[in-house]
Amino acid sequence: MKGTAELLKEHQLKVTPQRLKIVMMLKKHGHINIEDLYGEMLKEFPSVSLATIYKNINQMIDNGLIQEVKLPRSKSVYELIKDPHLHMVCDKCHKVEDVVVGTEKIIEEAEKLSGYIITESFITLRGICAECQATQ
Amino acid sequence: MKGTAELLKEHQLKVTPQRLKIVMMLKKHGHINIEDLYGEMLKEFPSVSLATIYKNINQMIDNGLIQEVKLPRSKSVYELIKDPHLHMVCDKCHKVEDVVVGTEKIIEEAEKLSGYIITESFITLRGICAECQATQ
DNA sequence: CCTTTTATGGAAAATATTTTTCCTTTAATA
DNA sequence: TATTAAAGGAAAAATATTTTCCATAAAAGG
Repeated sequence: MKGTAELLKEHQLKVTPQRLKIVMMLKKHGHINIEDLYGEMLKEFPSVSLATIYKNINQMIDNGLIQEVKLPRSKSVYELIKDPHLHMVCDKCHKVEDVVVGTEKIIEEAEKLSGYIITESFITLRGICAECQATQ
Repeated sequence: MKGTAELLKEHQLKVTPQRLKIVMMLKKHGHINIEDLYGEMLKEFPSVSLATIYKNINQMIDNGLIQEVKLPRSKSVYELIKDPHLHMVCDKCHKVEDVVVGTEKIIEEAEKLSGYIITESFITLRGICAECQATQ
């Protein structure tokens, strides 16, 4: 996995302790919402401000390092930008997972039917994850 | 198209002038955000409150009449619940359109890969609509 | 290294969004 | 109609996000 400081530099973001922590949290959790991110940050930076969280998240989005994932029935989470994938949300344990699925066919069909030129797709699936099915 | 008052009654919602207007707006526009809906409502009900808009939207969601559509880079819109479909958002004119595309294959593949039992899918595609391609 | 430049972090205030409360009015129904 | 339960609106409260301002820290050049 790429160095955290390098990631920031590649995206024209100054390397600061707060930003390093944010990116490390994203790497660790994969998906995290503002509230949880703030909670984690407070552990290491007891005086960190929510404004810092918001400002950094927005800059990281603007600079193409991360993206917001809007989820049905819950708060947005943020993730490092990587290869295209879709999101699975478990209705029981509320975890969010990535799945890499070919989306070419559905996009092709949608382009044909709508006349749009499609540049990006956002796919989220709700359901019950394997673990929660077992713990039923 | 089904009568507006009937739609409300079928979903256990009292028929009020404000609710009729909300549903008529949804029928007319297909997709509308809170701000625009409030603006439209004000034309007919100059003293309508944003609280009324929010309370009604939430009740309509709870009663299965409408659903929220969370969109990338913009505010959520609301729509009457109908057959499954995906959403196309134009990056130029920002309109939102429905497209009915078979999603079985992608869902089946995601279930296989993830082990989830999927109950619902949310698909939004960004791009440029046919009209905006022409007006280029 | 040390200095200069520029951006960042944090506190507080401002703004925006959504929900709740409380009371009057209205819709449903008998 | 009279009764009951729910809805609408005003205002306040709660929540979420952004902005401002200034001291501080990171980057870059000497």
